[in-house]
Amino acid sequence: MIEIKLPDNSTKKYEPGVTGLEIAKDISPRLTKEVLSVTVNDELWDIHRPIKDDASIKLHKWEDEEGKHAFWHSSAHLLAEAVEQLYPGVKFGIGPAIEQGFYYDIDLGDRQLTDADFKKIEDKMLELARQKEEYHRTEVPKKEALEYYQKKGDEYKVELINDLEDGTITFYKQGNFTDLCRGPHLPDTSPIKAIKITSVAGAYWRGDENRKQLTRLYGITFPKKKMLDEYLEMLEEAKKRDHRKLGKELELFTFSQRVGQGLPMWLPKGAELRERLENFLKKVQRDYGYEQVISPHIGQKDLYVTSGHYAKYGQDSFQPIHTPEEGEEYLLKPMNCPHHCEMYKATPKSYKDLPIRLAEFGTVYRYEQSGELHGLTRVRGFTQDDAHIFCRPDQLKEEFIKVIDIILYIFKTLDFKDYVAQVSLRDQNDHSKYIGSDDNWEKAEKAIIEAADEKGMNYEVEYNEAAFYGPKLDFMVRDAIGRKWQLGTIQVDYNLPERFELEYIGSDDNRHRPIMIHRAPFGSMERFVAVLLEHTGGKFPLWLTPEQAVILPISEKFNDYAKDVKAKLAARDVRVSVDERNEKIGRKIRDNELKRIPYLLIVGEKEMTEGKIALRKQGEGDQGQMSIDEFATFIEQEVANETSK
RNA sequence: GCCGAUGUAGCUCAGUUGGUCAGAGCAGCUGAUUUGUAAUCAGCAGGUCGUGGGUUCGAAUCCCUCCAUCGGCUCCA
Repeated sequence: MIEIKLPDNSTKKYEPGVTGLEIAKDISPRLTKEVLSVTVNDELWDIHRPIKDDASIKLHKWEDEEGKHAFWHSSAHLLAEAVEQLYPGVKFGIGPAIEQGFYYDIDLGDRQLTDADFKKIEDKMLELARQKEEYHRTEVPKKEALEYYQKKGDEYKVELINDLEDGTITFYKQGNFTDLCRGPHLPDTSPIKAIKITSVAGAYWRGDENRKQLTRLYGITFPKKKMLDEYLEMLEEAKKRDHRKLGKELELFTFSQRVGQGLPMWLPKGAELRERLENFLKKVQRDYGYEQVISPHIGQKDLYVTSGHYAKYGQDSFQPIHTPEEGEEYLLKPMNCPHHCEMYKATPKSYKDLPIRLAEFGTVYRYEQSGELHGLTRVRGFTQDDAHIFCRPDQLKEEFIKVIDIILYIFKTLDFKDYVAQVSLRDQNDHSKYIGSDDNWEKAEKAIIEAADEKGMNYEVEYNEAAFYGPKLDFMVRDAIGRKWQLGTIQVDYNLPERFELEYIGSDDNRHRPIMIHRAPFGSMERFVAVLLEHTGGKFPLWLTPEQAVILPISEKFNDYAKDVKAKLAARDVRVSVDERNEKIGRKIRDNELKRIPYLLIVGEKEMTEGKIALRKQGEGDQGQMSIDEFATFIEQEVANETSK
């Protein structure tokens, strides 16, 4: 007998070879129906794979990531089987489960797949799923695995197997389709009841743009048809929160083909909103000892040769601006750090002067690839809420932690709860992508990890994601459909101070090199506003929203009173306007509700004689009457609450 | 940049196999109405159907180029 330990720490005894499914059966009929995968001693297993020794296990249902993972991974295999049947001779890359569904990378030869083929594939998958094909797991020696795929002529799988170690290779087979796979999978295809192929895209083999582009088919499946419908509806709902749509509706920003792609223009309401965000951060930064600076939008090419940016990005950036003078070249600034380094050098520095924190809302221009542009989240001209902190080694950790504090304060004020902190380190295997000595990199990486640990933060570590001059701590926030965008970023840099020969005189009267922290809590104004829009659905907090209230006169007879109210509220800094249109009150309410105005102030006969307003809160209807002063005070308090979280 | 899709009035969309097919609603303008908590009525005006070529007696509709946008890939200082 073997001993199986369950998550609640209870144990049960079974014959060796018992499966997760059998254990589920032992627990409850409901669990038997719902279990999809099982964790056995920290490894994710098939529920029909025999457990031979003592183990602690955890059974996973659809509600668990691990359960969905097995479901979608099995679906990926089903997709491959269907595609192979429909288009014999295709070759397969990889086909994993992802956060929402799965994909499979396929080399279709000369064939092209379009949306029109999706239905055919879905139908074939459903047909195969109904046949209740079982997923069989087998362990295969490397030699045999290689022979199988060499014979089949699938060079992608051969390449994958060559990178694997003998003894770890497993195959899964369902129906006539065999795949190299670690698993786990469902016992059979029958639970897959609803199937949607969502999109087709090109994807480079192994993520390398110098290698062949395969066809990637994305799909999602569910155990119930209703769940698929709900998923599709959820996507439709998310589209309503798309910042590109809201930005247009709320007249915040616009793009023009004539101006150029990726070059957003902020309309009056958007500009006002952005200014308010900037002032908010400026105030925080003043409290933290930052000083605002301003630098020009271009710089001599030599500036970027010095910084190393030219060597790294010169060919792929906006090309130098030439002047009438022979040989003179300027670059649109793609970042602010070189300018700030030169500002640091403007005067000699003592150790007593440090840290120096130079902040600037700096507009930069980067030639992003055309296919990468995306609303306000990825643009070619944008404004960073940038600052560079020049400090001594003994100040580094404290300064770094203070930047974390600023970012967390901003996220808290704006209700960003669902963020992920990510420590981005350099790719150990490819030093060519970075500048600076190993020694400097190690110091910088250590500093970030220590600071994050000291703050007790949860963070993920990504290798290969560092900036070319230093490692980073990034704060990622999701958009409406779940894509992660990097907002706040903090970077430790030992390298630019060396390249720019920055110095300070220490207490020992010797010259020392400061360390530089690059940081941008919002990341960029554009991306931050985009994500904020998607989070709030356009219902901005009162302190930020362009219009806090609109006064709605019952009829034109009360327009003059409405203007009085407006003047009184404006005198107390309430952002308010009057809807003077010759429309019925119901119409004015509807239109202004749709514009997401937080408060509507209705004024008619009663209000005019009593010097009051009738308050209506967005989405919540009539709130009764209030005097004008009471309302102004009410707004002041609301704003104070929002900004003092 | 690469793969796939899309592109008709300010916005949302109709336009069957190429032949009065250039339309609707909303927004806008004009007039009437003077209104009490999510759409008052009437009239008017709006588009070289993304761009430039081509096929055809005839193109919004078919083909090609380019541009832009959308979903991915790569990239992201």
